[in-house]
Amino acid sequence: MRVLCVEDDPRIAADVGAALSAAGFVVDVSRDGEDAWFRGDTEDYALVVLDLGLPALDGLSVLERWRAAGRTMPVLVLTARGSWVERVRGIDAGADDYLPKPFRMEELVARARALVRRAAGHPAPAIVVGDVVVDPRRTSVSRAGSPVSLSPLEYRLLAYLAHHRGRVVPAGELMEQLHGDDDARDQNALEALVARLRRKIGPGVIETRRGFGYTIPDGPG
Amino acid sequence: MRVLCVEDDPRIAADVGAALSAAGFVVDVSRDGEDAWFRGDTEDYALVVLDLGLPALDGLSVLERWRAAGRTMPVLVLTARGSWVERVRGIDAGADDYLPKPFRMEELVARARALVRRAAGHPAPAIVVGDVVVDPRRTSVSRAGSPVSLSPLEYRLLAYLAHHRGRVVPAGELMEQLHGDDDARDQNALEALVARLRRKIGPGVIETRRGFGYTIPDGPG
DNA sequence: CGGCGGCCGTCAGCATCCCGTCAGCGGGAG
DNA sequence: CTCCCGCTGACGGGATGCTGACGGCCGCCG
Repeated sequence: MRVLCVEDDPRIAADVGAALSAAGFVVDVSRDGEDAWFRGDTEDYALVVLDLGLPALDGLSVLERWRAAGRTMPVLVLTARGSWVERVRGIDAGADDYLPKPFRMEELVARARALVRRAAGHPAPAIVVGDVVVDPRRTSVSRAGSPVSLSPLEYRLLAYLAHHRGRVVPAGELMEQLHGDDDARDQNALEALVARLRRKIGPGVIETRRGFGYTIPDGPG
Repeated sequence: MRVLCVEDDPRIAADVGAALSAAGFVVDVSRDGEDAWFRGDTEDYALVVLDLGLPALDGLSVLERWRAAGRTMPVLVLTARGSWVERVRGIDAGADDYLPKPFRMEELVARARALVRRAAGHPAPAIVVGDVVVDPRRTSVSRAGSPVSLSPLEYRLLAYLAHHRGRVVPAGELMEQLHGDDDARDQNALEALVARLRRKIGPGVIETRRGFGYTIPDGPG
């Protein structure tokens, strides 16, 4: 059972991660909103524990974007005690439960279990772009109904573009996403990767915007 | 009719054991979570009476691990009176009924009988994957009609994959499930285990997704 | 108590595949 | 036309996963 913990404070992140691990969850930790957004979009989590004060991208914005993209995994929001404004905003954004800080780890684990159990039977939806389906839950991709076997890098590239469909993604951003670090490698490596990916999923999906980057067009536009 | 009673308080364990024995059950007693987990995983019980406050491993964690491994025997949870949180957690974790402490032995026996009777009418669903049948209730596996003898680890691996068929399970998650802790051991141990399991159940059941993990494909997809 | 068999972690060798790199080519923009 | 960005086929190093073999550990039985 995988859980994403979004928390920029290293000490709290470590405590929460330890408590959830001890409870039998597999825990991934995100330290900023950008990374959390991408992970929640591309990976399959049974639960997200979300702190609101985040660098790079606000926690509530992350949650809103997930919901706008159709992601339905349960989200447990950590709020400052008494901050009922945040709580209302969280409800509007689609949070499932709240925990005021500071909290006891036992309570966090208990609520996490309850949310996971309640959400059982609500499968995460796949992302559909034209006749291409990216299913993060199964880590599988299919085109026109027939499955396509992708390598890890190819899958991450396609997933990232699919979640940013309609936007032109610069090559540098893609390289950074694919390799996690800011290691500026040879651009041709990305081009070769795109070529191999295109050969597998067929033409008409990933388009090149010369001088800008790559994109998956949104809708019939 | 075998019953597992998981209770660390010797006096309560003796009382419950006596009452259930008088009712015609054969009673095994576990005093800590580790032992209970192992017994519930390897033996076939018609019912488990589970106390939550346990040494070595929390009762609810034990229950969750049983369910994750595909064990479906009815579980009756003993909770502290008024502990509404524990009740919710227990039911969410897959408990079939609960009984607040202190309780009268007649009520325990009545509920135990009801659970066993209800479970008898609903045989545990076997998981069928091609010509391989995994029966969680009997902890048995057969292929093309003939039984296959698996070791405990092999069975748990197969049961977990079958329970999550259709999705790609990362190696780390499998290791965690198999060993209960977060001990990140040598990955080759898992590969060797998969190899031995494949040799027993034949090819075409467990597939490898290089770079992602292992999966049992769901249906024709 | 000692042998024994099953279970499972470890190791080494090998096959396979991923992916970065290179060289050459084509096509759009100025 | 010329330049330059991007595409593609080929290649090879290295990572990933499979397999046979071995040995430690534990329970069982003589």
